Amino acid sequence: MLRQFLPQTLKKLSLFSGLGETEGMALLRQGEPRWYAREQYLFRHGDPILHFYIVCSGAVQLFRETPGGNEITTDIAGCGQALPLTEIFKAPVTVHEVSAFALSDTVVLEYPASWLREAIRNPVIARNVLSAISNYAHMIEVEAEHKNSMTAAQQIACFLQRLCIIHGLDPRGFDLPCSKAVLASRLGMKPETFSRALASLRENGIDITHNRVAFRNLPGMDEYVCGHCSIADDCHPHQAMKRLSKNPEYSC
Amino acid sequence: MLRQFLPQTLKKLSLFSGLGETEGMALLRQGEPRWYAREQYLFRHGDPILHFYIVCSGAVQLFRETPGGNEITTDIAGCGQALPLTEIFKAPVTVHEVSAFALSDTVVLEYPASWLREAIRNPVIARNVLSAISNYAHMIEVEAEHKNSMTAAQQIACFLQRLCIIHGLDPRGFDLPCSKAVLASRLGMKPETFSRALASLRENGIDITHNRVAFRNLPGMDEYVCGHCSIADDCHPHQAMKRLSKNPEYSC
DNA sequence: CGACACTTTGAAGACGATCAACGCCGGTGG
DNA sequence: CCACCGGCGTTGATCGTCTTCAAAGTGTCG
Repeated sequence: MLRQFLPQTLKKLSLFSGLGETEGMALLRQGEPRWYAREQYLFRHGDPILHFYIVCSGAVQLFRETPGGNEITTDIAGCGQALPLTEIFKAPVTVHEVSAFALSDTVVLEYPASWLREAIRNPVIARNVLSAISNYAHMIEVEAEHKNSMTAAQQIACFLQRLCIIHGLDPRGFDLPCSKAVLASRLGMKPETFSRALASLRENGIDITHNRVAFRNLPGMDEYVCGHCSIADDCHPHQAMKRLSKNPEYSC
Repeated sequence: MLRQFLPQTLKKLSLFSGLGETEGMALLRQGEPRWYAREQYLFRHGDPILHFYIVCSGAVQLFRETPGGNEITTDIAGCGQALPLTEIFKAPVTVHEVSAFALSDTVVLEYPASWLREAIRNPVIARNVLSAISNYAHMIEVEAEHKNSMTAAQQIACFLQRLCIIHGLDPRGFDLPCSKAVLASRLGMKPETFSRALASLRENGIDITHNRVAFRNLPGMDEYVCGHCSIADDCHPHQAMKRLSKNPEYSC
């Protein structure tokens, strides 16, 4: 039964936080569970915007295709993430501009688009949705800035570091959520560039082999912690970032 | 009296749309009018987030400064725009990550940050705020994509075209809202790059001299209109865009 | 084993960044 | 009134990084 995913989804879901567990579960149960096989589309560029989804398990790639054939991934959504965040409230537009694609077998809860528009009558939910979109917008802003000021290797390091933090992964060894090609597209670079950057990362304490990432080199782990990200500051990821930047400054 | 700006601000303000004029004016009147001289800061990176602003006249530059001394402009807010959109609802963070700077003498309405958090109890306002943030997030996404797929000249053309559309300016001649250096930073490029791109733009029907922009070359203006942007498709801006792209495709 | 997708590597090219110099203009002060 | 200065914009030469095109390597699955 697909509903088995609900409790763990609720834990990771910021959208219903502050509502209490019973109310949160009740809202989750209003969603229609759907199962998508790997490589299936949830929706495609050009489809009318009909639904709102919460990912329960698996991973969904959101990407935008340009007329020129370029394809850039805007987000990789895992358990607890809602989508499509940026489209569901876009003013008069009623058509998807991004496509959503299951990177692995995926379970989602599906709500009618109108459901969310009603749900924000609850001020707590409205705040949560606003928070989610704001955080997302902020992330894109920062990444756009990084594209202007960091090398490919630095961007990858930064992204992996964040991945670790957000999903609570072990920096000493964790698996990438998707292929390197998708990751490259997520960071707005070509697969070749990504691949080449791996050498530089390896020299600086970040090993990536197959789908496994490991931040090496850990003199004083867990000693002092950077305010931003609750990862030891003088340890793996931060150290690697510092080594990667010529000037000792970097933005986290 | 600064309140003279209210009616024209309301017209351009999407935040209170759908409320009726009397209610909209009432909400505007709850804001405290403030006047900032050119080159003054509304707030700076690191300040606590205390207020929410609606721009009535003038222009406000929002920018982010990196530790490395890089400075990239995230937005240039004119009449009717609200700020800081992406920060005011950011989860537990209480400190500005961007600075706001008056590019010219500017009048704004100032609200306590808590005011907005209350205001979204009104579902109409909540929707409007969500719309505004969504649209903004979408814009950044598209621009990030452009940075990967377009040359400097194309990005500038695209930006100018949008400027025209959004603010209802005359493509045959309008003034830039700020200096070229700020514009360059807004597009994430160096002033030199911007300057060099002007030559290419001029060859393709976009003249920029001093602060004045003119889209030249207009065979069938006002004839057929592109769905996206209600500007004649085979006329100035679009034509220029097409000429600038090697492959005849471009994303608007 | 062979087909295929994914990844890596190499060599060439394009583009923007950087550093430096110059022109233009408005403002200040003698 | 003119000389000087500083901000801004332009132009040139060079450099570094990413992209592109091409080819070879690696892994998986039938």
